Amino acid sequence: MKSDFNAYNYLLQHDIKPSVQRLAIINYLYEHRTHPTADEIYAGLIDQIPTLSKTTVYNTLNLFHQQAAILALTIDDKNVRFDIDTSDHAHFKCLNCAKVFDVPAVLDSVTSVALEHGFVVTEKHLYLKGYCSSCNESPNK
Amino acid sequence: MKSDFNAYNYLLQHDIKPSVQRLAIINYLYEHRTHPTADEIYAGLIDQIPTLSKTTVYNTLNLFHQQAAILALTIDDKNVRFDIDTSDHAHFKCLNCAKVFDVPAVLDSVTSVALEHGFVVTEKHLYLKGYCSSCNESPNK
DNA sequence: TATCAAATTTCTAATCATTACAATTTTATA
DNA sequence: TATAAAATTGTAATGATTAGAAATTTGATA
Repeated sequence: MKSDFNAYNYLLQHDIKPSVQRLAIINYLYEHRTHPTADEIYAGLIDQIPTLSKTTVYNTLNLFHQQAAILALTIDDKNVRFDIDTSDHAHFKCLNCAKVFDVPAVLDSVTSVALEHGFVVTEKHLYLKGYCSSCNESPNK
Repeated sequence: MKSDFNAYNYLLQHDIKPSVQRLAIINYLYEHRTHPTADEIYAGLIDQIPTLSKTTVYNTLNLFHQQAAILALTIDDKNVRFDIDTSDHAHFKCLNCAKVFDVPAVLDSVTSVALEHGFVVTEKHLYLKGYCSSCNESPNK
C-alpha cells in the first residue's frame, strides 16, 4: 500500500527545493514517527542511497527545521531528535527505555503569558520525563 | 548584605552530604539565576576554589539533579543549563541573544493527560523559543 | 546540446561538551 | 592513629555536530 504523503509538494510548500536526498529524508520522517536522531535516519537510508553522507543528513535536517517543516526536539541531552508532526503536542521520554512518546497537549495559555512579556514565540516544546506504562510495571533498574 | 539562603540545609534536605565544592556550586546557582552551564559555573568558581575540577562540577550537578535539588534544562542543543528554581515555570530562549528567561506557567493540565496514558511523570519542561523584547526591537541578524 | 554558475552533496578533519577511569585526597569511624 | 569509604581531581576518551574544501549535480542560457 502506497503512502498518501506527497513529499515533493511538502518540501515545495516549505520553500525547499526537492532532491533525492531531501525526499528520502522527509519520507523517512513521515514513515517513522519514533522521533529519530540524525544518525538513525542516516542508518535507515544508507542502503537505499549508498552515497549518502552524514553531513548531508545534518544539513538537510537543519534546513527543514529552519523552514519549519519539522520539529527539532532537545528532550534528549545527547542527541537532537526530529519530528515531522509540527502540530501542537507534547513529548514524553521514558527514563528507563529511552523511548519518546507523543502526548496530546494545548499550549496556547502559556504562549499568551510570553506575549505579555514582549516575547515573540516561534517554537513551543513541552517535554515530560518519567516512566512509561511498560517500564512502570516491570522496572529494569 | 548576606544571603538568607542556607546552602548547607538545602543540601541536607535533598540527602546530599555537604562539601566545600557542593556548597559553592549550590550557592552559585542560588545567586546566578541566568541558567548557567557547567562551564560557566566552573569559570565562576575557579578563583574561589583554585583546585576545582570541571569533572567535579559535572559530577556535582548530576548529583543535584538526581536528588531533585535543581533542574537540568535541555533548551539549548549544545549545553545543559541548570536552575535552582524547581517550582512550576517555563523557559524562554531568545534565538538572537541566546539568553534564557523565566516565564510563569502552570503545567498541571498537561500532566494529567500523561497520567491517563499510564505514564509516571517525574519532570516537566516547557521551552519557548523566539525573540525577546530587546532583540525584537533591534534585531541583529 | 554545450557551457557555465550556483546549489547541493560529499569527505575529512576539527570542535567541544560530557563522561570514563584511575589516582589522589579528604572524611568518618573504629 | 589506622583504615575504609567517599569525594575530588587530572587525563584521556567518546561521540554528536559542524567547518571547510572538493566534487558532483542542477538549471539557466546561449
